[in-house]
Amino acid sequence: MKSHLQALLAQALASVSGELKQDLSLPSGMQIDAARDPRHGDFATNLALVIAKPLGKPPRVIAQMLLDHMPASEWIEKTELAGPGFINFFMTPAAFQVVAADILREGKAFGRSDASHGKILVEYVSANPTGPMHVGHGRGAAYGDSLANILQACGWDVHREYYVNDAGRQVDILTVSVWLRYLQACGETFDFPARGYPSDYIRETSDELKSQQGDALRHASAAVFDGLAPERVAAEGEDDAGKAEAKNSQEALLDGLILRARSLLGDDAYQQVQKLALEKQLAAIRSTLENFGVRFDQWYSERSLVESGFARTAIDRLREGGHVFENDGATWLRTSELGDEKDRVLFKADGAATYFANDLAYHVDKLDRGYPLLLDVWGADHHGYIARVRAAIEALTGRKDALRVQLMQFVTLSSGRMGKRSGNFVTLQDLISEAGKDATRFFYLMRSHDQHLEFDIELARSQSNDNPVYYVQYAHARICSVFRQLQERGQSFDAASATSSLHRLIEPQEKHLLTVLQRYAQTLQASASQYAPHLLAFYLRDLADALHSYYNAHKFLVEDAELQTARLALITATRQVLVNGLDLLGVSQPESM
RNA sequence: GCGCCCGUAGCUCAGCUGGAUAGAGCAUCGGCCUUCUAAGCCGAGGGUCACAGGUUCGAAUCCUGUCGGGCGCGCCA
Repeated sequence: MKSHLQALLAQALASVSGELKQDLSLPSGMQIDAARDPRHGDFATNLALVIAKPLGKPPRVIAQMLLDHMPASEWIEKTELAGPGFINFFMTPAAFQVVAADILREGKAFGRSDASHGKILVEYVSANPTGPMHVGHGRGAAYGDSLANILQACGWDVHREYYVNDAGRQVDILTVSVWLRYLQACGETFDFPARGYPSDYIRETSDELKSQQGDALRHASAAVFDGLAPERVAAEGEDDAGKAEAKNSQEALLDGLILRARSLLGDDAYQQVQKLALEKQLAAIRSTLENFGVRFDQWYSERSLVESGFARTAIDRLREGGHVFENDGATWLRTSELGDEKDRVLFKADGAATYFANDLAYHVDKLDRGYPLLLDVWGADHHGYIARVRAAIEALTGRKDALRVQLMQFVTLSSGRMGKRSGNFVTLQDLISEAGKDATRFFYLMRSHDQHLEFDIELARSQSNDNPVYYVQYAHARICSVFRQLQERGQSFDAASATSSLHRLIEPQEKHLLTVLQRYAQTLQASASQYAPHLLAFYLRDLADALHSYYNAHKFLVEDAELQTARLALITATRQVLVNGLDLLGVSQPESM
């Protein structure tokens, strides 16, 4: 409908430019918006206001000229000049009714775009496989998965990827933590290091290790800790320097234990423990994501990147480009020349690659695999990291715009009592188990990703009707219920022949519902282009609202056969759009509730 | 100190590529079930869009500054 109006305005503008002997085209700042106030008609445009200044004429004068040259249209009931120079359009009922026919005809395809935007690689979650996912990861998962769906629906060739950080020191810490727990299970006694991973999920793995290996990997605790400096715990109220020193002593102990584990166990056994630990953590993550309806085309292993030698190869390419230099025994990338605030280390003085070096190679690999556009979903705490990755990509490709990063702002837990101490309800899996996949996903998606999110645990736990997902799902269930009634009455509905009855849809609630349905395609487009799934979530709530109001105001199963057909066509169309939209958000559509 | 995000109703949040009288849910108050599911509908009250300037026909939206909150500034990942 908007494009129709736009075409009419373009024609009118062409006539006006002829009259003024000026070459005019529709300016980019022009908008055609649905009017908020029904007294302003159905749509309004600011065209005259936008072009008034360059023309040096009052907006109202321009608007009147445009109105005088506006071609007639069967969809326009009347137009009017309003306010400072708006042009208001009042549409005929037929202009709204056609959307119902469009939806019935296109079905699942309605709202999707057959445009071809090309390939895009969306990376999201990528949580470290060193522990269970928490509510913060859940936000990135819901966002990334839904956004990928939306981009796909809008004509992007989407590849979904999870970067598995299965290399580096944190994995060694995980390995050592499991081994130490195993030793305790064997009967060794010692204080567990403060900065190891002490939680229950480690014990599960160490128990499995014990049942697999018995005492085969056991070493006396005296030998394990022999010669290692004991760690120090910061005292209450100690100053920052003291705390830092305590932390350093704890990290040093871990490093010592990693070396000790390697030497006591030998490489093979150490790798065996590590493999088990990683597999267990990754399996837990996969299972949680599966329960959350989140899928990936590929799980990309950092370790494979290192072992294949590509991590080095990628850096060599940068070196050839002259972006790499040596200093203080370390190898650096000159990112400061490409927008970063300072240069970054690629290889530490001990020769080990930094996380950045591998991550950089990973991004190079993504580009090499033929994805011109990389969309990364990161936690907001990584914002300082964007400049260096982008700088590195630019150094290699000359392109600044290949990487787009969407930052997820923090999730905080509300309802006061949910402190760290009561932490039996902070993992994503617990949340899904208690609140359900649908409610959890919708809850995340009801907020803009660049807004801090306060997660009301009590609300989610209670499965209360306050959760807006039920409101939307209920609209779907209600429509299904109407058709069950229809069947019980021995009647049927034929969508194909319903189109000719649509002229009967003249009630205010019907017009409103049609208006909302008509907005779906553009909402989907905006959701994709702004990387903003929440727009779709809000839209679906509006659609459900329009349906519920309609439901309460009018009966659908009525004596008048043609009217009944028209109304059933309208709610069938509504159900279709609910299904299409909820599918993209990964929320199910129950037929009864 | 520097950088990024944010500040909208009692609470949680939309609206932010500038448009007409700033919206929703929850909470509060008042109505609606002998008729397709009341997980619903209809209505009422509730605002200095943090504050101060600026840009212009027009600012919650753009610019500058101030205040307040979060996060980041490793040869960590």
